[in-house]
This record gives sequence, C-alpha cells and structure tokens, in this order.
Amino acid sequence: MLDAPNRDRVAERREATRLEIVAAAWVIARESGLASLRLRDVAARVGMRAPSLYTHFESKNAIYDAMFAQAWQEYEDAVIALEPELSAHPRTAIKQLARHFYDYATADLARHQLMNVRIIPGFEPTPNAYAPAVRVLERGVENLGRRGVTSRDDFDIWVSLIGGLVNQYHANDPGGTRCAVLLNRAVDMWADALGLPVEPSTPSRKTRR
Amino acid sequence: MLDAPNRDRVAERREATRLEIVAAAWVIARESGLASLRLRDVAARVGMRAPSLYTHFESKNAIYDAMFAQAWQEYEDAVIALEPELSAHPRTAIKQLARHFYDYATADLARHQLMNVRIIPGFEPTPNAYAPAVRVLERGVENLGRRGVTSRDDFDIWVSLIGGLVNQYHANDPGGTRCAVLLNRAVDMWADALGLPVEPSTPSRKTRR
DNA sequence: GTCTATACACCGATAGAC
DNA sequence: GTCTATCGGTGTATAGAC
Repeated sequence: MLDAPNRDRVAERREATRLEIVAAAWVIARESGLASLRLRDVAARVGMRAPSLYTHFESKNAIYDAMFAQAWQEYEDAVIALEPELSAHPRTAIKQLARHFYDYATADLARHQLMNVRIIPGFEPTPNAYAPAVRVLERGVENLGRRGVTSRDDFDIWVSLIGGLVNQYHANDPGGTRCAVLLNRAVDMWADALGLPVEPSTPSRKTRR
Repeated sequence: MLDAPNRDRVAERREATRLEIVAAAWVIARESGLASLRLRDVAARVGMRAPSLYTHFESKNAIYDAMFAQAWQEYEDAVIALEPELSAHPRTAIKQLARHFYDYATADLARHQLMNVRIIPGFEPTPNAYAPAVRVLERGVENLGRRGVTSRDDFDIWVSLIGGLVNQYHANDPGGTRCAVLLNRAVDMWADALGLPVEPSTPSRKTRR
C-alpha cells in the first residue's frame, strides 16, 4: 500500500506519460496524416512498443479522444486570452474573432480535421472531450451577443461562413491568403445585413464593389 | 480472335458488371458508412467473392473513384435539368440553385462525404472522375454570372455559405429543416450586399429582423 | 504497475488453379 | 472470369518478465 504522497507521484508520472504519448501522436499525425496514424510509430517515438500504449490508453480512439480534448482546450484558452485584446468596435471585434478561428483552423490540417471534420472512421469524441468545444461555442454566442448579435440564427450563419471558408482554404487554396480576404468580405456582408455599425477607420460604405 | 460485334457485346457485359458493383457499393456504403465499406460485403451483394472484384476494378479506391464520378455526373445532369425550370427573377433563381445543391448534399450522407468531404484515407479522385465536378462549378459561375454576379470572390463566398450550412446540417441537425431556413436567410444577406434586386412576392425589405 | 513478446482477427491485395 | 489460398499490414488481447 502506498501512502498519499507516493500515490500522487505515481499519478503525476502516469499523466506525464499520457501527455508524452499524445504529443508524439500529434507529431506523427502531422507527418503521416491524421487518419494514417500508426500506433507503432507513436510508440517508437516515446521509446515503447505498440502494445505498451494500452497501459495508458484503452484504444487508439482513446488517443484520438485525448488529442481532440487537448486541441479544443487549447483553443478555448486562446479565445480567453484574446478577449481582453479585442477591439472596442463591435464589427472589428467580431472580425477578429472570426479571423482567430480561421487562423487556428488553417494553421494545422491534422488538428482541424480532428476538431471539425469527421475523418476517423468510428471515432466519436467522448462527452468529456467534447466539453471544451461546447464551452467555446457558448462563449462565442456570448461574445457576439455582447456586440449586438442577438439572434441565434445569425450566430449560426456566422459560424457556417467561417467553416465554409476554412474548408475552401484546405480544398482549393492551401497556404494561400485568398480565403482570408474572402472571410473579411463575407463577415462585412453579414454585418451589413445585421445592421452592425461600420468600422470607423475603413468605412465599408457598402460592401458592394 | 473476336469479330467486332462480339467485342462490343463483351465490353457491354463488362460495363454492366462494373455498374452492378458500383450500385452494390452504394447500398453497402449507405448501410455501414462510407469509410467502413468492406469489399467482402460488396462482392457478396453481386454474388461474388472479394478477390473477383479485382477483375473489374484495380483497387478499392478505384471503386470509390467510380462512385465519385457517378455522383457528380448525376448531379450535373440534375442541374442541367433544373436550369429551364429556374425563376426569371435573379435572386429567386440563385436561391433555387443554392437550395438544389443543399438538398442534394443533405439527402445522402455517404454520397455527400464522398463528393465533398475527404473522409477516405488515401483516396484522391482521378482527374477523369473529377471532371464533372469541375464542369458543375463552371456551370455555377455561368449561372450566377448571367444573373448579375460578376465577381468570382462573391461566387466563392456563395459556395462557402452553402457548404458551411450543409456541414452544420449533418453535424447538428440531421433530418431537421433549420439549416434550410438559415440558408435562405444567408443567401438573402449575401444578395443584399451584392445589390441584387429583391424578390417581388416576398419583399425582404431588409433581411434584418 | 509497466513494458515486452506473442498471437489473433480483420482488412485489402496478390498468385495461381480451374 | 471466378475461385481458393495466402501475404503483408493493421489494431488489439493476453500472458508473463521485470
């Protein structure tokens, strides 16, 4: 039987190993593609054999699950860190939030596929892993609500807009900047329709060309 | 050596078998999910064993490829059939085109995943299979161009809008009608920003609520 | 508790008999 | 053209060494 301090040490060590494995999985996923991640490669990168991973995770999907939770948790933290930096102008702040998500989703294909695209056959995130994603969405509703977007429909359209352009980036313009420009224009259209005040510095007059 | 008529008969028979296999693959894909399609099941459905499929297709991905081409070809035909039925009013016609794609993409999850989402690891459609998809896009540019949408940016935003809402339908509201309503509203916002004339019957005044 | 070696089940793909 | 048999590779279960 272990006394309390030793139990803590063991738990810490276990958690550290889990984090090592997840970190290795991210590296391999970015190298070989998220879907063709092989447990043997992940294990080799932490100095183990594939079956040993099952001491720390009950299945391959459990590793995906931990990665999913980590990615969304990291994004939630990033949004929280961004909020104090947001512009005082509603439309500008909403553009910043849109661009922030867009940048996060376009910076890392594997991460985006895991977070937002169902690309792994048979993988469904655990409710626990899904929680930060839900919180981020709620936070988005609040952030836009505080800036005059009261309709949930309009919020969902805003989300769709960003998601659609992220997909178009990865499909047609990976590495390019075109979709980022389109995003700005699209959010302006949407903000115009909602009657949000135009930005002071760059008056959009009418989004029309 | 075969004479010409017999060669045609053989080619016809082979093509018929290929179509049978593809049709069976669609059924299985809808049942078990597109990604977990198993060749054994497809073969069994046409009264064969798995290895025999390799007489007609050189790989599993080649079957996906034929399905991909078939789905986009079928959609191209549907668009061509729709064009004469489109409203004379530009905004209404564009809404019909948007709704038409939305309906096609939401009616069949497996088909949509194959056509629009990269869900099969390692599968990339052949240029030949991709051709009808390219034609449909060009046709879309023309269809909107004829109705006053001259900017390619605005066209791409329109496409993103529809794609984003299709994804949201499958993720959050499968079987529901909410995203279809949002689509109508979103296209109106977009059309307002472009300065397209409002519809005569249902004057949108301002899309704002 | 942690890791290893071995083995199993399942898949797509290939070889060769008929 | 279709079959049976088999290969190579994967995730995973388990027994046992340390």
